[in-house]
Amino acid sequence: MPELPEVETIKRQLAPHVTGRTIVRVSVLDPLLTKPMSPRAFNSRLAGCGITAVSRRGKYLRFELDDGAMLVIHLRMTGILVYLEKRPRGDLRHMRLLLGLDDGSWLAMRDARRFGKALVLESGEIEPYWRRLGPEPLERSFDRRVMARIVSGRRKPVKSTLLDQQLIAGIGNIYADEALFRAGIHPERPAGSLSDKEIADLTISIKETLRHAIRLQGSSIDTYRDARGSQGRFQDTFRVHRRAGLPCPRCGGVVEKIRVGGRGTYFCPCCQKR
DNA sequence: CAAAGAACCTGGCGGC
DNA sequence: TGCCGCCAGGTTCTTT
Repeated sequence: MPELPEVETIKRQLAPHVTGRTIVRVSVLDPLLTKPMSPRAFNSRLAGCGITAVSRRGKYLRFELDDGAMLVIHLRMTGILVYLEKRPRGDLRHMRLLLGLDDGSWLAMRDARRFGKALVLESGEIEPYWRRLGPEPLERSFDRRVMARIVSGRRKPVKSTLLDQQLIAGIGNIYADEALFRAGIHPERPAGSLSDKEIADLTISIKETLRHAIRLQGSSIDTYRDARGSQGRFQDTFRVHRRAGLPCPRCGGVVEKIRVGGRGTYFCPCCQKR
């Protein structure tokens, strides 16, 4: 669910509220969330920690702590993280984590499918942990040269390449489909077969698609909500994703759905030739 | 080493 | 209404 634009939206909304606050209450309602760390150990490790900054890397949300450690949250498919002025009451369905802050506000994470993860990285673990991820596509340094290195020699489909977090961080199923459409590239093209022109177009398309989605606060297909509990609006501008059988906005042809690397994949067979 | 596939979970939807 | 299979924004482990 939450890909780069959704996590970036949540980060921006959270930052002004939680930066400088101290975590005073920790409640893990599902041990799977912190596994292999026990809820008890997670609780005692975090209680009393001050939050010095909120940041994002790929699809991960990160809270930098005043003792040099880092709280990391990944929402996976159905995770929702909201900021609340007061402790949530009433419906705790799917609630997995509650963090109480020193001004009486709370962070509440729900996750119907229980894929989400929360973990604490000690100072020495931080750098190696993020090293596994590929570059951030919205960084200035992410250019056609970097993209060329990512696709070169790879035989797997270009779409699967875009989804590989070790190669590029933050792109998920929605934005892979949309960026490939924008660039006019068929999702099953072997990554290594792209021309220099296609690599340049794809680089630009990725950046534009992600920036546009951030402007619209991400995509809400089903469960996604931002930190205020609101839906994103980028789903209203999908060109191909989830639009099988509907007309392509560019050529009027019919959008098709296929399976690539096990993921539902949408494209226009007319605008994205093999 | 790269790539494909299964596993991890739950809920919603269409079909019968 | 009930049951069954299929599908879903992601990552990771196993197998080929």
